[in-house]
Amino acid sequence: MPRKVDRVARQGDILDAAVRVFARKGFAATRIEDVAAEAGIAKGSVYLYFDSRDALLTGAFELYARRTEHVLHDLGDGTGLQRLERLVRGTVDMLAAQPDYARVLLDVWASKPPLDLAALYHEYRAAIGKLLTQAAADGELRAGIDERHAAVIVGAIEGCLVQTLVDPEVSLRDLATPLVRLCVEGIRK
Amino acid sequence: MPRKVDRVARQGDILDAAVRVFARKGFAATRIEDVAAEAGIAKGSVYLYFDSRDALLTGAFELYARRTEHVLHDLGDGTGLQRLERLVRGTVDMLAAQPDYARVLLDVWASKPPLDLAALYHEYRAAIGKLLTQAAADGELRAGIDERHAAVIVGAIEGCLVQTLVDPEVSLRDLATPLVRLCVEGIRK
Amino acid sequence: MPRKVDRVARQGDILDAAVRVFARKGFAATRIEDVAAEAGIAKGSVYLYFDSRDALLTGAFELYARRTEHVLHDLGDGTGLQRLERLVRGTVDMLAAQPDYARVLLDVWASKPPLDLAALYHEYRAAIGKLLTQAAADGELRAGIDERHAAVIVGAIEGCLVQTLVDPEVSLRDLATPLVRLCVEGIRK
Amino acid sequence: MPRKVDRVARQGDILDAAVRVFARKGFAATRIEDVAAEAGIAKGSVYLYFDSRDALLTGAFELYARRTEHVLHDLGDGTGLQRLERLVRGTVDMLAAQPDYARVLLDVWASKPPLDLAALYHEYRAAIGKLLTQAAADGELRAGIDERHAAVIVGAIEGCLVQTLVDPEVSLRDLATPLVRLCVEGIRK
DNA sequence: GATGAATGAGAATTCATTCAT
DNA sequence: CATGAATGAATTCTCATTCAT
Repeated sequence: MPRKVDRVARQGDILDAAVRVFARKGFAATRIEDVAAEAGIAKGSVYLYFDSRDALLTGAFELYARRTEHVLHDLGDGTGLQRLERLVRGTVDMLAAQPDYARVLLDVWASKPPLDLAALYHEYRAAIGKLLTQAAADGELRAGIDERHAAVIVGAIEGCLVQTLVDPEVSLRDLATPLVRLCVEGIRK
Repeated sequence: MPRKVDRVARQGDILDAAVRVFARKGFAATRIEDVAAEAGIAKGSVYLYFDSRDALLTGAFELYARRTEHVLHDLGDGTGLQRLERLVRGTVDMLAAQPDYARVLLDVWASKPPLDLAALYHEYRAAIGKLLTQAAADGELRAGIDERHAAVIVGAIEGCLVQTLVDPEVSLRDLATPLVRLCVEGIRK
Repeated sequence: MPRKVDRVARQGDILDAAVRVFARKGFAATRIEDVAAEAGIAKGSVYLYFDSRDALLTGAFELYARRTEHVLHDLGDGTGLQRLERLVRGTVDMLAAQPDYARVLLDVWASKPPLDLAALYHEYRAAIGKLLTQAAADGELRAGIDERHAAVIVGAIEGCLVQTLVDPEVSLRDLATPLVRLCVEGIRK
Repeated sequence: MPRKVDRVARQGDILDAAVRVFARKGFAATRIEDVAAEAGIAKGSVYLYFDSRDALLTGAFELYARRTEHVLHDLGDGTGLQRLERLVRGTVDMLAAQPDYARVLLDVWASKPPLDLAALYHEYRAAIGKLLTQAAADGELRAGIDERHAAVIVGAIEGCLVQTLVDPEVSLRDLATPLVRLCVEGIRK
């Protein structure tokens, strides 16, 4: 794979540059030229790898989503709640590890169409839903816990992210443990 | 002498129109002319009441914040956890009651304007922090609950909102009870 | 003359206000609203007395021209050069006495059509031409002085005005005597 | 690699086009699009070379000033009055040779931009002042000639220009000789 | 007559996208 | 492949002018 790899690598470079700029000034205020400058290439060259400005945001999100996926799957063994705890903490760690990509989520949420956010979150809720089922089977849950709690847990994670993005006073890593505890104890029998 | 206009009322009308359009197409895709049309006035007239396009977003948020504030204060009597429950449910109800304004939050988060979001959320966390203190005094909390949990609770609320905005499949009202339960049981002794 | 006088007086008031503003910020940067504010009336009221923004500049110039005319005629008795000296000095005094109107000349020169500047200056040159003829008859002039010198003398006056308007370091009153001397000695036999 | 453009040359082309349009319709009535059309480029391309519409006026004036400077310095040998005569005539010739740039002076005078007109005229007066000093040393001047006469001479030149710009009936070249004579004989002993 | 809210034509400016080199 | 000059559609914002009260 000779050319192909180069192409993908270059796309990745540009996307990383774009994400850095997005995180710094927001998508709305980011010009193609800013991204090009950050990537160290010429403005026109961005179009060799991306179809449009919007494609940069889309691409950034997809890259983020891909890097994120493993958190849902590498949960190891244990009870449902143990594995849920790992999922929550793993997600927070992942977000904290790449704050720029996390910041871009705000722009993604505010943006319109071609991003299948619903699918991503659906998948997320489904993964948590499975853990809840397992935990229920393990007899760990109190009564009345259902798939809506999956949405609440996903929400709690994202919401903590919002807090830290909007108020620098709040640190995502600091919130990890309280968040995990709330999610786990909040449903435990 | 031309009719004396109620500036504040007119500003409110325009802001409401703006919020409807923002909710429909997002702030980024909204043109001043769209807002004017929605408000039934001429493009230039918007500028009689707002300095700039950004001022519409800022104004919308501030109006939202003002309408929201009471949720933090009208919590009635009861134990800390009872009052916390009311706060969480009240916030969700308020958000569910004005979904357009809620949608604008996404644009506000993504924007850079001179909006003191940090102050708003700080206030929110402080209000919850006080309830946690009361609950602790009432002996309702398990050990290790501190002000970080206030951030987590605020986050959980906002995060649920994000879920419902990003995925129409999820309904905010449906999440209200699970969210309240998670927040309350997640910290109860 | 009941209404008529009021109307003319009001026009004069507005014109004076306009000239003050023009002198302060230049015609290009002056808004109808600025003039109204300076005159202490409402924006719309300006249109009760003037047809358009341009009409203010036109009106200002015409008022200036009217106030100026007498300088050409009240020259008293004496030789041609004596009367020329009075004309030059009288013009400078008149300009120095109403610096705001003088400043507006710059905008008038730069403006386009409906102002018959050519006629004004033609009249000016004709008046000076007559004095030159008289002076020639009086035997005061050296050979070769003709109507072109009238243009040069008018130019010298206006040019001194430009100097003082463009460079505050130069005072019109200071230039009066040297200017008069140059104009008179420059053509004397 | 796109052709490397000579920025300065291109700026000059645009400036020349701008000056033609300014001379034709005046700065106030000139739109960026007019300039672009005259230069044979697209509206937006003007902004690749100039920051704003005002910058065109500023740039035009500076170009004019640069092209003009040499008149002050290449005066050759001779007595003070001989050299003064050359200066005056040289200036008139220069103005007559580029009537469009001369017309723009009217707009420059009326404008407020960050143009250091005062400095330019100061330099002009200083140059003439030096010639007056020399002429005085050469014993060519009558008593009472000082630096104020330098201002008057500069004024006379500019004023003649105004005459010709404001009244097409008057030709700058026709005024050259009378102007020179007035300036020289007006101060000669 | 006076007012000032409303209008909307018009202009400056920006910037994503294209394409000749 | 890369570049960056050029384009022009799109948008914000201004302000002269109108007119209902």
